[in-house]
Amino acid sequence: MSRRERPSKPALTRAGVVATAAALVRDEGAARLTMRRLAQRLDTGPASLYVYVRDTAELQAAVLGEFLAAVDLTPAGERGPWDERLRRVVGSYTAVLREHPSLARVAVVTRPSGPHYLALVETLLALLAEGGMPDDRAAWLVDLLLLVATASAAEHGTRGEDGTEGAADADLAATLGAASATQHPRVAALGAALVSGAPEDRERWFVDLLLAGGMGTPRPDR
Amino acid sequence: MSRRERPSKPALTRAGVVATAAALVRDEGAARLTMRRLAQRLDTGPASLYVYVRDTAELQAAVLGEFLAAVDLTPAGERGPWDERLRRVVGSYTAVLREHPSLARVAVVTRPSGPHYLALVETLLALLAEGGMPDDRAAWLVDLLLLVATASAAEHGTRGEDGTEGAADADLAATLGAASATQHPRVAALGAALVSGAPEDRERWFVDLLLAGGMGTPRPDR
DNA sequence: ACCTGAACACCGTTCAAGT
DNA sequence: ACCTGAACACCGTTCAAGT
Repeated sequence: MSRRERPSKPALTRAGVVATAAALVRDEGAARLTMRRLAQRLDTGPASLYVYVRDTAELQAAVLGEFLAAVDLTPAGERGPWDERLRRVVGSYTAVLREHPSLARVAVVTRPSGPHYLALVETLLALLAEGGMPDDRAAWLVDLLLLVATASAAEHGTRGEDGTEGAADADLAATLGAASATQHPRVAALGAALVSGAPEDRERWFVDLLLAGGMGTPRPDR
Repeated sequence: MSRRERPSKPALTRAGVVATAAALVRDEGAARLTMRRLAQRLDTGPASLYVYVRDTAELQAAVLGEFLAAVDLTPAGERGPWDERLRRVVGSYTAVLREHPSLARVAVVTRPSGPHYLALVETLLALLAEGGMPDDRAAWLVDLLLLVATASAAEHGTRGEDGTEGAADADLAATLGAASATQHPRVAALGAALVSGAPEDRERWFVDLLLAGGMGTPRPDR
């Protein structure tokens, strides 16, 4: 009864393009999200995609926005102290980015678009308000929280996903090892401490510090 | 007397390759730093570069390391309170990255290599020690300071340099504008505040906050 | 031993031409 | 009006072959 038995080319829509792009990232990693490969998945030519997205950057932002749907905005069902809930929301955000390191790298430069990003910001603002933080300061602090979470995920995500494994880690270790005790005594002494700790512990400490500092640091007047 | 009048192909060395790469970035921006374009400048084929650098990532890290020479590690000639000097060093670092936004984006993912990076870390560690911060905490705080400075420069550097001007800004404004007062009341109310402030003010507040928080947030035991 | 020409396997984006 | 084939102008990296 349908017009075709196997409609091999369902009509393209922006939503469909973005959804397929997200699937591509899920299957093969963000490094493989290219216009040409996406077009291939959609059984068309790359030129056709430009009807739905402006360029690659906009496409990446849209996919990023899609992935943010997985962030848990109501951990522990809204119970518990506000700061603990905030830590969990931020933790959920970084967990999502950590699963897709190449996307985290995109997120550092390109802000995600779409309703999920808005909902995340809204949730963080509400939690800070609950903690009694003045609005203008909360705005900047949310920015800083997301900046740190994103950059941290991007940095630690350099290993894995693609074949780049621990190359960057080895380089850093070599750089630190090159620190002579006479020229750079503190780096030499702290070499291990600089890279020590599980990423999760480090990130939790970062957030603790941001909250503690945020509570005590008013915005400059004018 | 020399073997040739105009030795059009001086022998390649790693140092020479990196120096030419740095010049290329200075002249045309980091986006134009490609193996092929660099090879062209050196009057050779791209394959030859692989004798001196492992891959593009390593080349970028080396150039980044070179640029760090411009960071002022002894502002105000070592006078004044430690925290004010630290703020200036971090400010000098971000100023360098802000001049080359595409490099800042590289720095988020790839840690710079070379002696200048080591000297920067050493200086920051020394300043924090002067401020009485325990060593292990100082190590993590330096990491966080550089993370924030780098990511912040990378983010604000999305405009300019290449033709990408305010496209990202416009997108963000559109996203914030889409926040309905009923669904996302806080985002709607704070829309302006979220993006307000000169990057420099914002960054200074970030550093203030990091120092304040760092002083009061011990590392987790274990 | 050291270097590299040429090839392989890709890219993003545009635009004239088709339906 | 909507869509796209084909072209333009690029990429990183490898490796067989040359000196």
